[in-house]
Amino acid sequence: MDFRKIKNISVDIVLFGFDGKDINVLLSKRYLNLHNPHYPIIDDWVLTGNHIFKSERLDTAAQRVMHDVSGHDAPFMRQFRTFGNPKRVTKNKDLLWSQSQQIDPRTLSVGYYALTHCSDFEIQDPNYQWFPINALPELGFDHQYIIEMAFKYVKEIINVSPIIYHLLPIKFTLNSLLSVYETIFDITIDNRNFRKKMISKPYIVQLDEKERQPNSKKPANLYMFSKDIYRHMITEKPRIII
Amino acid sequence: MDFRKIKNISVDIVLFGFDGKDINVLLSKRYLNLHNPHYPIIDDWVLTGNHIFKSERLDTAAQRVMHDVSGHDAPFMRQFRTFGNPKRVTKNKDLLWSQSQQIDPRTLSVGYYALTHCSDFEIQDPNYQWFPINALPELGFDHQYIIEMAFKYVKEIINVSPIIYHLLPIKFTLNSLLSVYETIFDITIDNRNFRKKMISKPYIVQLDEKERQPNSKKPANLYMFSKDIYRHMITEKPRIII
DNA sequence: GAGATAAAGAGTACTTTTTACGCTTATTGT
DNA sequence: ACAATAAGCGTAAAAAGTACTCTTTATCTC
Repeated sequence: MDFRKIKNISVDIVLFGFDGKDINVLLSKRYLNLHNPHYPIIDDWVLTGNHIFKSERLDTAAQRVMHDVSGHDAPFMRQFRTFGNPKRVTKNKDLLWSQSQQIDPRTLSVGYYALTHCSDFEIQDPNYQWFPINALPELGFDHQYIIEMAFKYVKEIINVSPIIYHLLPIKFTLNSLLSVYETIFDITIDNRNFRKKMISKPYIVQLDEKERQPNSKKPANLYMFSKDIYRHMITEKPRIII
Repeated sequence: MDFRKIKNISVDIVLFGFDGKDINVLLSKRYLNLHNPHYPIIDDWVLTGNHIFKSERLDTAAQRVMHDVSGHDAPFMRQFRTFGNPKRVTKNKDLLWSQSQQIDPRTLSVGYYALTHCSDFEIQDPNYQWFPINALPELGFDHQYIIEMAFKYVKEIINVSPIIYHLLPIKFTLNSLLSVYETIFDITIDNRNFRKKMISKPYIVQLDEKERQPNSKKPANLYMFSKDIYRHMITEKPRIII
């Protein structure tokens, strides 16, 4: 294994975390102060990411980055788009940063989106932090744009692939699933119809467990998504709608 | 503009062309013969692609490649995935080729899919050729894999975005549209229901022209897809099915 | 333990979309 | 003129989606 970094290729991960209320994005603090501590030159946030090693696969690099953050297994993640605009690193602070890190300012960034439930992805290091997607801080590079693209992409893929479950714990209540849909698409959904629809799906499996909510009244049934059942039943019927 | 090639980044385009019957893929002849003309060392096909220039955008590079092939404007194309497995170039002939072209065997390839109707994309040069997707020749590098991924991707995106029309001429008949669906998804569709459904869509606009088919009986009405109308009416309702 | 509360969860009626299939109309080659 | 072929219309049944009313269940408060 060759651990030298390829200077012009990186992976950046847009990790979306649902906390029961908001969709959040994991960001990493970027701080650089060459001279005077009172006048930091760079003090903003960026996506988690890193340059890849000479003999490393892209997926592996992305997993490595996630592992470095949490120490745990990487969450569900998929490549969604590569950003290679030669002008994506042109702001002064970004150029300065590239220089300080000895990386090529003309870096190709392979973008990954990742999904998790916040409680499943613990962060100790205060240099990493969740931000609600509707209240992002100042971001370095073109990361604001990358996040927007990732979110748009995820919303599209949710309609054709069962990835939304990754935003919830393995065992989840129907209300929480409904809540994810409502949050992501910014809509309201009729609880009763939603239940009927979901319960009718063979791959939404009811468990024998119940969950006591914080402001608990009646505890809710827990369900899980069965990838196996889902796979076995995909008729793969196209929509022919569009 | 800096026209030096970046040695480890390329774009590869999977151009799908519908000819009324098959889905075809455009391939480029790869031929290398160092010594004896009777024993070519490399004689196979690859995707059209090229390394990008130092100050070139990815999309621009992809368009350049298409332009080099046809001399015409590039067809509709979108990035779909980047291939960066360090072992993607390991076969002897591929290594030899990389050497002869002075490119890095550890090249990251940004994959684009592109869609056209074969008649809209004329090829003079016999080094470029259409191959039915079900009858591809021997392919270099990991291009077989890239094509498979591209096709899978396209089939998914067709369900959420109106890209299928790019496989047809601007003016098309409903039968030809039906035919594309049938070919891509390998299904049969009821002609009468399909017509009703399509005609009911505001963005499928009937024209005043008719088309006389080759084995013509009754000439068919021509339609076109209106991007404008489509955009104006997207309610963007999520499915909540999966 | 009675009653209030909040969410789970059934039920019902209506609308829209999809599917299946019979039949008619239009155009051209022979 | 007629056969052949594809375009195109109509109708009915099934399935899926939507809107709302009402009931049940478990827990907290008093």
